[in-house]
Amino acid sequence: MRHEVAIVNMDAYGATMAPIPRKPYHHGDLRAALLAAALEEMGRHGAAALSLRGLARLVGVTHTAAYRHFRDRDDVLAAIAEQGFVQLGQAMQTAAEQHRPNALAMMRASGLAYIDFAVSHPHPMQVMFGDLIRDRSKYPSLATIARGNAEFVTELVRQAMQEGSYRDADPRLIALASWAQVHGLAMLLSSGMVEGVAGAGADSAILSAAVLDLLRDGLAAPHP
Amino acid sequence: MRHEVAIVNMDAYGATMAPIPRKPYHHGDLRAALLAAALEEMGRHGAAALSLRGLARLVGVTHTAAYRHFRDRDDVLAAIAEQGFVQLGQAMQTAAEQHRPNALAMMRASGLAYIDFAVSHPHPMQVMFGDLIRDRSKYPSLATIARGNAEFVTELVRQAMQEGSYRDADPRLIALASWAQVHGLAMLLSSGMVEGVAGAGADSAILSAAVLDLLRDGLAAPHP
DNA sequence: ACCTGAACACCGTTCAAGT
DNA sequence: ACCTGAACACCGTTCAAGT
Repeated sequence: MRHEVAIVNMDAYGATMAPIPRKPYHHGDLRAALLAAALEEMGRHGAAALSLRGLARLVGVTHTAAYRHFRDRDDVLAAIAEQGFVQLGQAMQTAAEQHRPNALAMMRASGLAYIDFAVSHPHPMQVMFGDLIRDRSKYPSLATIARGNAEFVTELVRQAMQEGSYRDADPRLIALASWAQVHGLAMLLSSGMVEGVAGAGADSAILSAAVLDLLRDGLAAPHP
Repeated sequence: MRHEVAIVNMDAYGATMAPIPRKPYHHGDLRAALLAAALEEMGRHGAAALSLRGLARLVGVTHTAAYRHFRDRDDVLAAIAEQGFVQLGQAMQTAAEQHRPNALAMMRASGLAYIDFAVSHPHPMQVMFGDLIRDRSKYPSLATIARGNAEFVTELVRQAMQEGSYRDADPRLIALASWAQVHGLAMLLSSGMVEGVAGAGADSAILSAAVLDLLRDGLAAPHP
């Protein structure tokens, strides 16, 4: 009898249909609800203040329910970081696509997208690049996705070099310099450091464009 | 003897911070001991895992003794950040001095010092630039010292422009681009991101020098 | 002035038990 | 499979009390 139920479910929601809701007990998708609550809580009290019990309370389940979906607190931080790296990569690639096949413009657009993502998702950025996850080696997928993003940039650099837009150098070095430039500005802007130092009159988008131009053209005076 | 300690503390923490102990009861200088223990603990378990009770245990006092020296947990994080910004500024200025009056060389040396500080003090950097301090506006001295460091760089940029080493642009913009470049590379190196992405063969000092050269000269191909 | 112990309201995590 | 309540060892913070 219980087998019949299983078979009926297979018939009704087979491979062609949307994923089966797995017959939730109290919650439609507790895992997703917890992650959404985590993003909301981070926005309010900062990434470091995240508490599993607080999330459960917010979502309306007992404080132990989360352990069905996450091994521990680090596991939800890792999930947030992973989501962040994926979204960051998508933002960069989507922005780059718009300028294909001009590799130089693609580099610039993906850099601006990186900064824009950081400014609009400061807390995920802290989880992705900060010290919050106690043992990052337990989450090799984070390094894998980050490496994928870096390879995307390196490939763009190679294309820009073939285009004749970039000087002749190790593409990995140019990619690292670009990453560092964009990452540094992104973190300084998204953590409010630039305003703290320069006053509140700064528009991130304008500053970012100007800074990227400077890296492309160099700080040095054009020789006479 | 204890007055010497007090004077050092005044330098580092200024008048706005918690009162300075003059006559220790059990401990020579509990405040300094707690801060030292904090640096040690961060090195072991990460900055986010810092606990006041743990520090007290490490130093050998009751878990409430720390409240004589710090208003709360944020207060010790702010003290660590403040110390960090001061030391970072000193490292940059000391390195720059060695190359006076060549402003271009001074810029380069202070950038390398920034990266070197970050790589050898990753956890203070997280406290200084990360999300750990819940309400940074309660510690305006942090922004003040950071602004001082930024002004030092901007002044160097002005000198380099007068020297003819830098292109004609807003010195604050060139300073921001330099800061972002150096800060981004520093954070990526000090958090292990570069190795996670590029493999473990990277020497920070060599990479840093190459990246700073790229910013100075530009990524673009020299026009023919 | 500085330190202590008890007390309170929180946490993360584990476990046996319920549906 | 998913959720619950009790239990344990931690925290940050406050307070009255000791020297």
